Amino acid sequence: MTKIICQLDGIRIDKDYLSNLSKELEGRIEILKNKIYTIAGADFNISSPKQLAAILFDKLKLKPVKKTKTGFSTDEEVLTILAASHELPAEVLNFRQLSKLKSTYVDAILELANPATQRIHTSFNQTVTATGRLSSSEPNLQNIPIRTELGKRIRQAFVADNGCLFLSADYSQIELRIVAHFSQDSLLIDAFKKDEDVHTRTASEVFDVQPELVTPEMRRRAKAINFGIIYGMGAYGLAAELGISQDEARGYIDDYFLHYKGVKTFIDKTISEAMERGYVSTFFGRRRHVPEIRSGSEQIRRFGERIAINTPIQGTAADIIKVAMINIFRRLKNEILQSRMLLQIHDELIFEAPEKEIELMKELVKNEMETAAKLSVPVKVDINIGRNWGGLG
DNA sequence: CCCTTCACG
DNA sequence: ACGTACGTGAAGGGT
Repeated sequence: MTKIICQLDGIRIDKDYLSNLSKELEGRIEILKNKIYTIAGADFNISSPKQLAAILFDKLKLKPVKKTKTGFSTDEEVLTILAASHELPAEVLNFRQLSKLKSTYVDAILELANPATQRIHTSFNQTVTATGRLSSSEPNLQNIPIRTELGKRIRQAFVADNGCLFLSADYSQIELRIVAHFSQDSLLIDAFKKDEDVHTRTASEVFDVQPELVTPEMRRRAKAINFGIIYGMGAYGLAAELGISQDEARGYIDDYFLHYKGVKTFIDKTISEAMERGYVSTFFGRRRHVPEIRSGSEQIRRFGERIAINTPIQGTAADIIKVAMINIFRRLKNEILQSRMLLQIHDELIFEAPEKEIELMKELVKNEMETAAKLSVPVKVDINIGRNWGGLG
């Protein structure tokens, strides 16, 4: 098996920086542990959901929120709810965040770095996912933290080689653009042709206000609705995501489809085609069989319907970025450039480029990614430059 | 080896 | 009445 080229290149990390971060986290975790033991009035393994549940629901008599297969759940949603009635859950959440990031990212990445080169060589797996995406393992570099401050500090440990900069190129709203293409929905196509903020546009339609009067909260809800479309949402899922009643969520979904009629037709057509043919297809014709959609069990059938909706969207995005990667790789080789393709994170590519190639690469990468597939709406790519992965904005 | 939890797109 | 948003990988606990 030929190794993927970017695996051979690897990505450089700053070992001293990560070691210091590891020590800092070790100290903070130790302090949190003692604080938790004091509040709980007992020592226990905080990392054990079973022992944590015993403390929360037996010893402290807090009210369970939901069950898992094996007992009462202590996941983030549950602890956030419980935090309103006791001081322990919030500290457990803090503990969880620090220990997760330390063990899964900081320490694991230090161990996997090549001692001579300080570079990390992930595997990009091409035959794992059902939708055609790549996956990444040992270590997974497609789920490096970004959403919290600490997460951003971990990203900063990934650094460009001497004389080089990182160039990241990410598709803007690629999956919703694919929905616009498949559905030919006039509102969605209009929004992308005018390069509007698509979540603000959805808020404006669903909540019936001028785009200028869309509040951050309205936009947040519209964004959840747009994601829900891609996932084949139901009212229950949207309600859970937004913390609203199922009736209210149902109202949002109905309003959405009242405005985006083309999207509604697209979803219905996709499902009925999947039932007739037994498979769904991406823009390029790649298929995923969906036997679940003919199941006698309603639950499994619904699952099949969501697969039927999501796969052409997610799969087409995966196809498009792969085409772009192939074309970019060929050009790097043919034009004898020193820039290297290091990472693919589903809708984003990261390159290591000598400083003198940066301007050329901006154009080359943006152009190849935006023209990898001709959709009926523009395909837009944003470029960012930085010395480390955390500083790419 | 399964379960739970949680990191990302 | 029921369970319910798509796709992944990894760590730690517990059997």
